[in-house]
Amino acid sequence: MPGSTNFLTKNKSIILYGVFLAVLLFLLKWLELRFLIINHALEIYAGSIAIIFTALGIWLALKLTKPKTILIEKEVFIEQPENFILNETALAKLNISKRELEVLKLMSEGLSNQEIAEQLFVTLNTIKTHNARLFEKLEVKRRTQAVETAKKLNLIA
Amino acid sequence: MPGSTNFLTKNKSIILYGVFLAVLLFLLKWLELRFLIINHALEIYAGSIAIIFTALGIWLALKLTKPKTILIEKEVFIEQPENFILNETALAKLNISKRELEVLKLMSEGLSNQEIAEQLFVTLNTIKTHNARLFEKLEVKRRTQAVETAKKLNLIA
DNA sequence: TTCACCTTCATACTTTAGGGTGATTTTTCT
DNA sequence: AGAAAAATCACCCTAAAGTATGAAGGTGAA
Repeated sequence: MPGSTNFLTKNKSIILYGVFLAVLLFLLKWLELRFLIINHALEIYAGSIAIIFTALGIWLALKLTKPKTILIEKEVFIEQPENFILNETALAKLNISKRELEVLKLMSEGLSNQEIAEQLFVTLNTIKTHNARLFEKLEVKRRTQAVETAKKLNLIA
Repeated sequence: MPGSTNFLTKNKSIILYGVFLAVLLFLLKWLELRFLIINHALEIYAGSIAIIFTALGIWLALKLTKPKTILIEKEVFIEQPENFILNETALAKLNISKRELEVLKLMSEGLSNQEIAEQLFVTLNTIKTHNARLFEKLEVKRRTQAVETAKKLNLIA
């Protein structure tokens, strides 16, 4: 569907270009006759042609590159989920330590406290302590809320 | 930082354009002298100018519109967090019912099973049953994983 | 109407999560 | 060096989450 629309648009541009060229031919012929009588004004003639066709070239290029611009928008859309900038301001304001953030990250990946403990080479009790601090700082009651809040605050991806 | 780079690029284009124009002036002067001797070839002279300056216009427009493309990327970026389209294909493929999706949604908002039960006017046991089905269908073990997976599959926002 | 599926609920049991408190060891900053 | 903050761990207890199984009413399609 978008391909055929594109094709039509291109054809329209070409048709327009053709019509424009026809009009220009008459204009140039008229200019040629005019300036053949006043034979010294050849530079003005050449300059006119240069300006007109520069403008035409710009117009043409802009017309033809517009569909390309739309395509680029789509590409950016695909690249969307790749970027994450940690909100260090919020991190500092909430007094969340590096270790706590680590725990938070693993928590957001769906790991259990036991799994987090194993991954960080500490005991289950340690993770529980970190959790308690995190919930307090984030002002939440459950890990699911902690993850939700942390994502909204850009503390985790 | 990107602004200054942009400015430099623009300046380079303008400088290049200036140099190009100077070269063209000599070329045109030469062409003019040539075709003044063979006085009938004026159309060829005009045509040459037209072609050259059309090409110049196209080149110019392409050079100058490149920074515009970057601006468009930024615009798309801003519009990013506003849209969510439910992935009904995945929903159908996993056989997740409307009610289960409701539970999943509330679960993702950090609500406890008891809170979900109250919100949906059913008992805690019902929610537990829904959860069990959900975990099975999503092939996960915990609610945090369920939420993570569901977000990746665009089942919830 | 029968069959499959959804939704609802229950009971019993296990596991995980979370709260409260206290303590020790590192790090870090002054 | 000494205070403050961070990280570590333990114990006990409660709450919430999750598992397993069974059951019953409702709906829609074959």
